[in-house]
Amino acid sequence: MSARAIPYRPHNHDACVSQALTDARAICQQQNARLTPIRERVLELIWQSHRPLGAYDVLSELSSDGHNAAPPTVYRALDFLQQHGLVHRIASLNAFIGCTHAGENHTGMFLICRACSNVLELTATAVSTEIRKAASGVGFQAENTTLEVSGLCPRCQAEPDDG
Amino acid sequence: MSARAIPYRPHNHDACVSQALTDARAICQQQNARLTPIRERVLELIWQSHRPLGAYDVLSELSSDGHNAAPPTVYRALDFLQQHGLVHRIASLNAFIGCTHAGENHTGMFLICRACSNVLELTATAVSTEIRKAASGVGFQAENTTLEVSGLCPRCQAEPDDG
DNA sequence: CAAAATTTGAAATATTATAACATTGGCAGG
DNA sequence: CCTGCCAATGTTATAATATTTCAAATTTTG
Repeated sequence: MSARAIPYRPHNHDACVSQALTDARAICQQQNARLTPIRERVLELIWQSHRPLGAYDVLSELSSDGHNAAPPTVYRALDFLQQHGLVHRIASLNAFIGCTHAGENHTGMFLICRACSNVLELTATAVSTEIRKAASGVGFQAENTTLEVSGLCPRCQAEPDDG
Repeated sequence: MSARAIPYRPHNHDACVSQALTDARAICQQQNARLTPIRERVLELIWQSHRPLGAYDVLSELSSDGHNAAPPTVYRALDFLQQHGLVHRIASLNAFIGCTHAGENHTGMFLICRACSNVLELTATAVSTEIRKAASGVGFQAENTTLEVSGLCPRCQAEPDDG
């Protein structure tokens, strides 16, 4: 299945980025949403790795671009991208990561490596089902789930000191 | 089972608080940890409702007490309480809530009502099992799980405008 | 083109959290 | 009983994250 665990394996990351941008353009067009230059640039920056990036990290990258942006610029772009399912916010880190299931209907489950910081996003149907079951068992109507698991990725289990 | 869904039902909340404090004293004694007056007071404040409380809310309550505290005082107390399993931090809200399973070995799942803000903590074995399974399926060694579900509690599903 | 709506700029400020160092208070060993 | 240590707390300052507000520019629509 999705068991390739891509972020943890060497890969041509440029391909990830350009794929993400291509997908984003298509999705925004479909949804009649405007992927403006700033928004696209922020998405690209978020995708520069499989590690979550803080809003202020994005901000300083924009500054390096020569773009003299203020925090609201970044937060607005991130809001837009979240709204359209292109990035996720990792609540336990106050940081953002590109969505690897953009366009698909999914509930993200994030595996965050505490050693190398890489994040793998999974869609785990069985997990969602059990969560929904547990919630409705007490009469709770679930709308939104935050599921973030920290631990050690396969790579870092093997070699505990480098990323 | 635990399907009483206490926070959502009228109950004698003073009993919750004094039970929590009693349990906390026992647990700290067992663990040779010092439940100092500040720590106990912070725990009591956190327990004043089943709604999560921000660190700065705790701070201003302490000020009302006449205790002229600074942020580190509160954060230190909260750290201590978390460490000993007496409170949980709700990452999606940057707020803290009393643990209703203190002393028990558990993985919290939090059901957060977006209307009345009450939080129910569940221990859902089936959920934990599936999470663990999904993680190990991609070779990830899970250590810590953040699971927060927002939605509508039973009470607020019935009467959507009051808490 | 003009009006309306969306997007971005800019300044200020709110909110959450930590760093660094000084002080206090209990307690163990001499 | 003192003394030196250690944990806890006090205190000041600051870091990191996020939002409010209003103005200007740009795009879309009629």
